[in-house]
Amino acid sequence: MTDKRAGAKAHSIATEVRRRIVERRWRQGERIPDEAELAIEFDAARATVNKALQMLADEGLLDRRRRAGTRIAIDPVRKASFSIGIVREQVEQAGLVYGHRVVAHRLSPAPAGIAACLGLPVGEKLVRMRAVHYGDGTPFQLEDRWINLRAVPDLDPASLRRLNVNEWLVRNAPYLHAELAFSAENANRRDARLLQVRHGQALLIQQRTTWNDLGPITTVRVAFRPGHRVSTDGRAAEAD
Amino acid sequence: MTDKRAGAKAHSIATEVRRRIVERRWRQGERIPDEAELAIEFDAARATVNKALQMLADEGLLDRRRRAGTRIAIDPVRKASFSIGIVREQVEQAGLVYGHRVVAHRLSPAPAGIAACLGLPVGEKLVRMRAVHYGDGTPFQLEDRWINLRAVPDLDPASLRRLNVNEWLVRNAPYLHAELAFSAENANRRDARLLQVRHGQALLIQQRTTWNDLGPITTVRVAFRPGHRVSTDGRAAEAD
DNA sequence: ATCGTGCTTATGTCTAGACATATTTTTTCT
DNA sequence: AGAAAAAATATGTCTAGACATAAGCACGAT
Repeated sequence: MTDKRAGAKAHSIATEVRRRIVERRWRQGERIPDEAELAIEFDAARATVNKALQMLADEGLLDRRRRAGTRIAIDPVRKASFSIGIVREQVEQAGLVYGHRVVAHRLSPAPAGIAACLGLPVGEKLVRMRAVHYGDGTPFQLEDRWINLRAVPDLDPASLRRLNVNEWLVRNAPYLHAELAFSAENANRRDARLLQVRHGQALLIQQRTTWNDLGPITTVRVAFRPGHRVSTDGRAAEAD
Repeated sequence: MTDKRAGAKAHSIATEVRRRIVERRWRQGERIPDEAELAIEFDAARATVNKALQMLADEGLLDRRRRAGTRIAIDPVRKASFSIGIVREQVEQAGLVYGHRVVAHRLSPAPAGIAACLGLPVGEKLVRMRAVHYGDGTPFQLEDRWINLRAVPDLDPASLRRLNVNEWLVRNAPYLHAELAFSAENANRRDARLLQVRHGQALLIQQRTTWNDLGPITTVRVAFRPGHRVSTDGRAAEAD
């Protein structure tokens, strides 16, 4: 075992097991030695081995079932994760000067599509607002948002004009559950105008909906400027 | 504590702490009681509390630092995760009959863009192949793939014509590291023809590159059929 | 053969205690 | 006062042992 000084023990066991899988010393569908045996081999407690194997199972590399043992996943369904945070930070991290403009905001009844997203009755009064986020003066992304005031009683509708709602919500309305989907759309006339691109341009769209204990909080359609790529956090999950 | 019979103890502690955050009983930036105190409150061992808090830190809700203690993240950067598996399964899961056609495959030198993706010298001989995946006879997604044979010595280039490479690779070439990015592009002439859509149609593009211990394995550009949405696994990570 | 019944086994999870490590805080020395 | 050294403390991680639980397996009765 290449016990590198850096890593914790569980981590280094995971790395070693991962290597054995990738090097096909242990093959797809095969059963691997049980926790107790691995504990002896790696000179660790069973709990430590368990932790390592759990990590790999979360990654999708292993299938584990009680009594049946641990086997290498036949077709590993691996996971990739994305961060969703504050737009301003993304812009600034790209080395650009952040700007923000509220284009419209008003109270209006939920149309069918939005109501379905949120699980609220059609016609429910929601705050709708559109804003553009800029990087170095050029449009970075466009957000079209519907907010359920019932789920965020602290939000003062009067302050919406000035507020960066994205930031306010992230900081003041943590959510319990979120759904997120990517798709692509041709820029409609409004998108084109606000993002300053030509009509029909392909836009990456992120639709995001969040809930807390009071119900749905908000659903947003975010349109990124052309050429923008949303990529996985290059963080750990796979190491070395 | 609403100790629901279903959950494990660590899980139920996590749920309770999450509730306190969402209900703003513990506010952003505030420090929460330390593990030892929570262990007493929840009548659990410290290791169990630790596990629960780790989960929340992974979710992005908590910031933890040695000695400094645990505090609620000021701007929670939450994570969303996507599964990447076998195309056929996605198609079948959508209730469609799967079909697959290899459009082209040949050995050719890597152009600059691809070489950069893979970290190989320009001109390196790679297998390039394009294939269309169908659902109920209509194009579902289009893959344009470059394969580094050095990283998958088991792959027989002669069999490529018949093979479903996506499936073969997933099963036979598990990777150590992957990068994945979404973007949007207007369909070029070739995309339009193969996906049977009109030229200029907005397409959701997923660019994916994987590595194992022998180096880069493959990089793929996947173009989804219009209207397709790639969404988060509605799985756990946030519960109840 | 077929269907239960109960034994066995591998993982799931928890516990209590220990030591490691990063920081902060305090003390001590210049 | 300011810098360096020492103490304190919260999290990080491991260990050994325990019990819970799902699921395979064998045995026996029909």
